[in-house]
Amino acid sequence: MLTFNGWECQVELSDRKKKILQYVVDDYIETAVPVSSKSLTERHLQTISSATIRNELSALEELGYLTQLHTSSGRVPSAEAYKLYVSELMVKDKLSTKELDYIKKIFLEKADNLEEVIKNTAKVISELTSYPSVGITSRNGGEKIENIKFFRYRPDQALVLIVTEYRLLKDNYITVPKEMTDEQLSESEKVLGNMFKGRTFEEICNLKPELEDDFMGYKNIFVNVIEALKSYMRYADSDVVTEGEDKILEHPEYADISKIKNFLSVVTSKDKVMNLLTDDGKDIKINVKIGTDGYDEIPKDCSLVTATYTANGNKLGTYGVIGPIRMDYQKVVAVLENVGKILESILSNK
Amino acid sequence: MLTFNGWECQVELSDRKKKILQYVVDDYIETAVPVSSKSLTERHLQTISSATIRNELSALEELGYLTQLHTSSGRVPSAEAYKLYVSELMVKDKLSTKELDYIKKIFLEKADNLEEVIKNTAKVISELTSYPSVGITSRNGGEKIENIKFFRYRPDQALVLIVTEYRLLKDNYITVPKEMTDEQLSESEKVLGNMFKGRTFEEICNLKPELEDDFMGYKNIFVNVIEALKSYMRYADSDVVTEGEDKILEHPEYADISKIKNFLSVVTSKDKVMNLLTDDGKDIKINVKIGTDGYDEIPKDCSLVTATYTANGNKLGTYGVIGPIRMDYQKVVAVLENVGKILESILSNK
DNA sequence: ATTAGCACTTAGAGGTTAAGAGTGCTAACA
DNA sequence: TGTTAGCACTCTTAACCTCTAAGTGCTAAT
Repeated sequence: MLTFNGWECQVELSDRKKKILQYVVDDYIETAVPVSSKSLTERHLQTISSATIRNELSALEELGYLTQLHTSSGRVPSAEAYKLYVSELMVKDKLSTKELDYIKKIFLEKADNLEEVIKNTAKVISELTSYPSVGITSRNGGEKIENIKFFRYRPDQALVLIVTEYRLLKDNYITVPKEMTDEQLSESEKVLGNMFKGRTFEEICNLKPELEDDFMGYKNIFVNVIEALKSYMRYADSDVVTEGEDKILEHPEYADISKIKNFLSVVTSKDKVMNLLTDDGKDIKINVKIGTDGYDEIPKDCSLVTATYTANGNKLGTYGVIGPIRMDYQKVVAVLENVGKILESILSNK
Repeated sequence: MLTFNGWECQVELSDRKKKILQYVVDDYIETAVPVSSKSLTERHLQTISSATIRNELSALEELGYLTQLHTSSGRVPSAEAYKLYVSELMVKDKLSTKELDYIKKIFLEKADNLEEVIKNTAKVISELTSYPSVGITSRNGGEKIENIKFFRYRPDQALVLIVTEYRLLKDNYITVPKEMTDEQLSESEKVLGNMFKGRTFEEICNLKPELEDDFMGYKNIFVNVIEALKSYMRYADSDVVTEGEDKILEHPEYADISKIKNFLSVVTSKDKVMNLLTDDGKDIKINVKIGTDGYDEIPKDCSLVTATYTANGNKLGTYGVIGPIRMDYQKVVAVLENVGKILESILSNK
């Protein structure tokens, strides 16, 4: 279910060490203050002494799960510790009925058109987690086309409307020869409609004009439409959504302007957000990436939790939350899972 | 040409005072450091002594144009000073040919559809000024409708496409009775098309169904379309664009997290941005609002410079730059004016 | 294996000082 | 009367010191 960049970190820790590590991460996520042996005994482990815990902490540090800012400070979890926490230690959170009702309300209110749904998704995620959220709708080739329509709004320009199994696309344009009559255009619409119906984007983009013999003289229109579709598949810029960028400032690790700058420069750049969300693996449901390991776009000391939503095997989109490594993973994973369920049910019914 | 919230501030300042005030604002905008009498003599006024300038500065402070942070600091311009600066003192800036070419290039590259133009406008403004930019496209009632089309993409849902003299609107939806045939729908399209053609949004929204007798039985569709149009006129949320939010961090006055927070909470809220940009006066070309006087949405110590672009008397949109009071007004005004010229020429040709 | 006790380390808060920048004022000057 | 040199005064800022509180590591006893 949960994977980290492909590889699972194998661990051999005593149950007590795991428990202690869990408490350290829990507490650190909650308080943002390095966790001391004393606070652990007081809050969670009254039966053992702080000295014992100190030994364990020391061992966990040796193993690379904890670090100290200086010799006399408490311990802070390392990136490794967070990974282990999310995959094994963390107790799964449940959303309150209030929160669930909120999600349902928002989605049922405005499920009319896809733009609204996309925006709402990002908004809901950001609201509930109190982290900035990012999202893209996928333009994957597996979606089947149901219908296609041209709307000529200027003598030489037409809007291409495409209905697929999940959505209505209305941002593609083609040039139309000025001398073409409206009748000819609507005939070409029919010809291409028949050709495209039931086929996926991928299949259509790979059609060889020379192999098809039923163009009825509308080959130039066909070529233009294919061009439009190809460029639609290439650029997904317009489908990038970000919400709640300002929420990052509420977290104490962003007390430093240069960090905020760094962070915002990623989140406000559609290109970078897109890169972040598109290189996801295939069938991964929830995915946790931590800034330290090789993701250029994620600022160091940042963490990205994403969920990919599918309907009938087609990737519909990827949404996620980006924030400090010290992130409330319990909440974030719970929100993403629940939003995912509702989103998938809405989109599958279309 | 330049107005401040309606009223001009009348001033009686000696030429020398004006010159000195101009230098103070110039220098403060450039350096962000309180301006001292010594630096003024050295940089601009070698012929008079610093003591003389001190007297003048003292007088300007008395008049409310300058303030001191503490007894032994240099002077900082007041909001009044900035207003005077923009309206009278400031030397108008010219953009370099490089910058002008950049603007032209961006707009000519992708002038296909309005969404692109809107985004590009905000982007160009933000890039060239290095402040965050905000923009809305106006939904004013004076625009004439040229054509209307329905596209039924689900049995009970249709997309309403509207061509106006300036743009193509494609974000309105109506419900269609399931039992209505496609032929009936396209007939209703023709009927309504004839009714709407040449009329403005305003006129159409005020049409009384009972006064028209040529509905040919499509009154329910008519009512739905009117509803869609009205709600389109009401909510302009989706047309709000912001770009370069992160640029605010480059300015030293935003060294304080709480200020950034305050600022971002405005700029990331579409509602607030819309409010900011819609209460503009009627025929104002370039407009400067300074946070201190009664604009709730503008954070104190912020300044908003906007330009409203029109074509044939119709307000097409308002774009602007939001930043610290200590803003490079010369650059900002120059950029807004130039972008405006190009934008208006593009949109008028449509 | 656990734990009490203690020495050791470090960050951070508070206080003091000295330097530097800038003003306001006064008295002299053109 | 407007300008200017000179000087006392004010205020900020950085540097330095000191002290405290928090937390650890280690040792020796249980």
